[in-house]
Formats: sequence, structure tokens, C-alpha cells
Amino acid sequence: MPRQQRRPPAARVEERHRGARGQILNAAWQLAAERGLTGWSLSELGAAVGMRAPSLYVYFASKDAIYDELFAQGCRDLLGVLRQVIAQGTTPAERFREGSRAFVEFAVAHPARLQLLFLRVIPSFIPSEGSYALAIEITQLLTDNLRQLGVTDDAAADLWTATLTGLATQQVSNEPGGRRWARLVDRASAAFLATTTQAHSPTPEE
Amino acid sequence: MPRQQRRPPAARVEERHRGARGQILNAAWQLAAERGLTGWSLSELGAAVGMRAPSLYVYFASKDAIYDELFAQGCRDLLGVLRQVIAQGTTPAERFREGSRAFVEFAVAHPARLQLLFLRVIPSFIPSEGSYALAIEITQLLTDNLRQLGVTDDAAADLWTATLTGLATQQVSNEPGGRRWARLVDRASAAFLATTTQAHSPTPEE
DNA sequence: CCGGATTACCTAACGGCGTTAGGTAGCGTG
DNA sequence: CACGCTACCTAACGCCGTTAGGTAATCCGG
Repeated sequence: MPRQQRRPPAARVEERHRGARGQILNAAWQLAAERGLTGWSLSELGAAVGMRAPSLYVYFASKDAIYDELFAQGCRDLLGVLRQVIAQGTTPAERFREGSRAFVEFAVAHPARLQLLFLRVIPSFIPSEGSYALAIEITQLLTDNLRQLGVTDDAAADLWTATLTGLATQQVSNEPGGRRWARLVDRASAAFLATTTQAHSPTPEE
Repeated sequence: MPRQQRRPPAARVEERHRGARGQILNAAWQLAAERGLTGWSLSELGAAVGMRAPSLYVYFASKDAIYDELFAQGCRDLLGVLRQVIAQGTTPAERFREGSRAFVEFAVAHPARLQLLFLRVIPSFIPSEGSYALAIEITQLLTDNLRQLGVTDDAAADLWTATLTGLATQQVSNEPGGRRWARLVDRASAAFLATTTQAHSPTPEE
């Protein structure tokens, strides 16, 4: 009957594991950026951190588990960027415009990350519950941002997320590294704002 | 020095090959629809047409070559649908509205096809020159459609293709089989039309 | 400082993938 | 009837993600 003795080491091990996992995830981001979201193998990822492929299973349960961590990290990064940009804005309209711009910039800066977060590209990968909750937070942030503008229509928010992801997706799919679609975000913001607010705000009644 | 003798058989062979290729492509569409664009193997595809995997190489040079044919077929199908819908419209505005609606319907009807045609999902697959020309034809059709409305701005056309693919992509990525984004196409059409034409048409000068 | 437990890696191997090589029944035609 | 070609097959290669099992190095209480 093996009692648990010597607790302290377990904490140290977990700490070192956390470091190794971070290193592996950084290497995975780099491989994804260089060769596409699915264009690398566990052998290559292992080599990038000085290991053989099977050793990666000490730190992650599967390749999909690595994708799940990348998904969560990407969500947290985007949330951080959006929150910072929104905090800097002085008016609701400015927060909306700058938030939209930041979203598209974030997306086109890393095509593989865009695919992982917003397109179901890997048939076997489904985000874990915790990771998906982070994705929901992103859309809620956008929705709240719109609500401050007086746009309480859920359909309007859906249309806006579709427009933003559409611009980003067309950019990275058809002209990676270019600006042809990315530069349209301000124009799209203005047009969206004009059509969705004019329907409710210029008419004083209701 | 083997001269080519007996020409007729060669033609018959090519004809039968065409039939077999069509059968294989049909099975591939079905597998892609059921299991995702990349969620099937050549063994499964072969089994679906009563062959082993290596025998498929009689008809296609590689799996990517099969994807290329599917890509071309998808483009031709979409072109056919759009041309038919546009021909039925009586006014430029109606053609625009119905064409947009048809585009989104076509896309959400078959998620894997949408991924193949508009999202770079398979790292190893790059459309052949001929197939890509068909994809260009699609965007040109949309651009011409807009031009008939007096929208000659290339940026406006880009924004519109981004909006349409964005709606379709959000639909199939976040709620496959649903209508949450797909139903917004008419609203998006109206908003787009309002903002892009009001900037130029109500002002008579210029 | 010793000895056993634990850690952190390794090699070997499995089944499946896309793909290539080589072989063979059966059909169509001179 | 015999030949050549067609249309398939099996075997095999290297790579994939993954599992099993083994082994040096390290840690820590006695």
C-alpha cells in the first residue's frame, strides 16, 4: 500500500513540466507559422526542442492535445490584445473601430493561428470545453463592444464577426502577407456603423 | 520502333477512364461530405468504388490530383448555379441579391466543398493553373454583377466577397447545418448596397 | 555518502497513411 | 489461336501518430 511520501518534489516536477510544455508550444507555433497549421509532425516538433517524438507524450496526451493548448493560448492572446486596445479607446465608436482593426491585424499576422481559432480545419480536433469557453469570450467581447454603441441586435453582431473573419480569411487564403483585404477593415467598420445605427438612432422615438 | 496502330481502342479506353474518374470523384465528394474534406483515405475511397488504394493511381496521379479535380468541379458547379440565378434576375439589384443568396446557400450546403474552394485547408494542395482560372472566373462573375449596379470599385467587390465567404465560413465552422449566419445574407446585401451606392449615386455630379 | 525511487529520456514496434514497383488474370483483336 | 494491352492485384517503402518497455541520470531520506 504505497502512501504518498515526500510531497515537495511533485510540485517541482510540475513546475519543470510547465516550462517544458511552454517550450514545446513555442516550437509548435513556429512550425505552424513556417509550414502551415498541419504541415509538421511530432518528430519535427520533438527535434525542435531536442527530443524524439515519443518523449512529447510525457507532456501532452496527443497531438490534438497540443492543438488544444495552442487554441487556448491563441484565444488568450487575442483577448489580451482586444482588451488592451479597447481600454485605450476614448469613445465607443473609437473602441469599435480600433477593436475591429486589431482583430484583423491579429488574424492576418499568423494565418495558421487564424485557421486554428476560427476555421474547423483539423477533422480530428475539437476544442476542449475550457478552450471553447475562451473562444466564446472573444465573441462576447465583440458583442459587448457593439452594445456600447447602442447595437443590441444579436444578428448585427453575428454579421460583424462574419465580416471580420471574412476579411481575414480572404487575406490569408488568397494573398498571404498582403494587405488587399486587411486594409478594408476601416471602410467596413464605417459602413457597418452607418447601416446598423441609422436604423435606430436617428429616429428619436422608440 | 513501335508505330501507333489500331487507334480506335485508345479512344474507348479514354472514354472508360473518364467514366471511372467520374465515379471516383463522386465517391470522394460523398466521403468528404460525411467525414470532412481530409477525413478519408485512399483505401476508403478505393473501397467505395470496389478497388484497392493503389489502383486509384491508374486514374489519378496522386491524392492532391483528386483534390484538384474536386476543386475544378466545385468551381464549375458554383459558376453554373450563379449563372443560372443571375440569368433569371430581371433587375441588377435583384441579380445581386439572388446571386449573393445563391452563393451562401451553395457554400453552406457542403462545408467540405467550401473549405476546398475558399480556404487553404490542405497544406500540400495548390490548385493547378486551370483549376485556379475557374476560381478567378467566380470572383469575376461577382465583380461583373456589382459593376452592373454601378459599383466599379474593386475594393467594394473585395469587401463583398469577404462578407459572403465570412457568413458561409462562420456558419459551417460554428454551427454546421444551421441558419444563424446564412439567414443574414439578405440583410448584408441590403446594407452593402445602401452604403456603396449612396456614396456615388445620389450625388448627380461627378 | 549510500541506495532505492523517481524522472526524463530513449529505442522498438504497431497499424495506417500515401505512394511505387512488379506481377497476373482476362479481354479484344489480328 | 496467340499476342498485347487493360485493369486490377499484392508487396513493400518511408513516414505518420501512438504505445510499450527499457535505461541512464537525478533526487532525497537515512
